[in-house]
Amino acid sequence: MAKSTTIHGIIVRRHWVHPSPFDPYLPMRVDDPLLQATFVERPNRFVIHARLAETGEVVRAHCPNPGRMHELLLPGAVVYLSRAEDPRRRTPYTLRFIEHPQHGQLISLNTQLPNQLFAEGLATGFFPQFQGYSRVQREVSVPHPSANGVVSRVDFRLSRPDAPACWVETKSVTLVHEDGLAEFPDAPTTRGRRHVEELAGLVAQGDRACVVFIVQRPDATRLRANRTTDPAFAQALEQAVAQGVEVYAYTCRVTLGCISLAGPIPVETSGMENKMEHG
DNA sequence: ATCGTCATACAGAATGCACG
DNA sequence: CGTGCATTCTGTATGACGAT
Repeated sequence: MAKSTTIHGIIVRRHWVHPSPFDPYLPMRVDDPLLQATFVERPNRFVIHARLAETGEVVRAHCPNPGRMHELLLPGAVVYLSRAEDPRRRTPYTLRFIEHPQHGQLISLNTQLPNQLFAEGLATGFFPQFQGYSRVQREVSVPHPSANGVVSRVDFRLSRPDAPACWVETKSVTLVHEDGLAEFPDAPTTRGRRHVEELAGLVAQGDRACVVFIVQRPDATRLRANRTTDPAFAQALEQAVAQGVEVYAYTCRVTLGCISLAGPIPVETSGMENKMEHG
């Protein structure tokens, strides 16, 4: 445990920087040295090949984002890799950032970062709607309401003695259109659909449940479900909202050295008021 | 009895592809 | 068009084990 501390039950890694009164937002420092490279190809969803700027060598890198990212992963796109520390890994590098092919905006690609950003936001009181919970559990297993024996995990369960539990599922978003519209998902996700159905089931049990979309770039002005790519997810989300699941979305500030939660953006759900707008 | 460390197992991460 | 399989890595839980 020498490498981490605990705040409200949340393990906070040492490289996280806690906000001071001078920090208007929550910075998550990227300490690893980054290497600039250009994207070459993606042989499978977990691996990319990229050409290091410094040496011209083409290297294998782990892709920590299984989404399609068609509009980003164009040959020649500037990417930033970190060197893997674990010598057993088959990929000696990890893809961390990509520059937008058109306007150069830096985009963070690690789908696990939103979970960490949310955890730190919780621990430091960034979210007014999630304050007052004394206990935080992560990756809590729940049975799917309409499936035999299928169990999945919800990212966070917040609780306190005198109130219903609050379940939170975070979702990583990287797809943002030129007009600022962010869409989730970038590829059909039956798992994501199952998650929102489960959240609706938890609301039916009397608990509170929320989806928190974290857009890992600053240029989104609003978010909605990607009806074109995944109509089933879009419908499941609509229904979940109708059943009382709360939906929130946040953008991030992204630099090569620091990723931080920026601010909330509205979530558009057709024909229904998002709970967030109530208060 | 409790704790830390370690190994292991498992689900999950915004899939993609071959195959029938 | 659905099914099944393969791809790489990580966070968490769990249990064994030895030390305290």
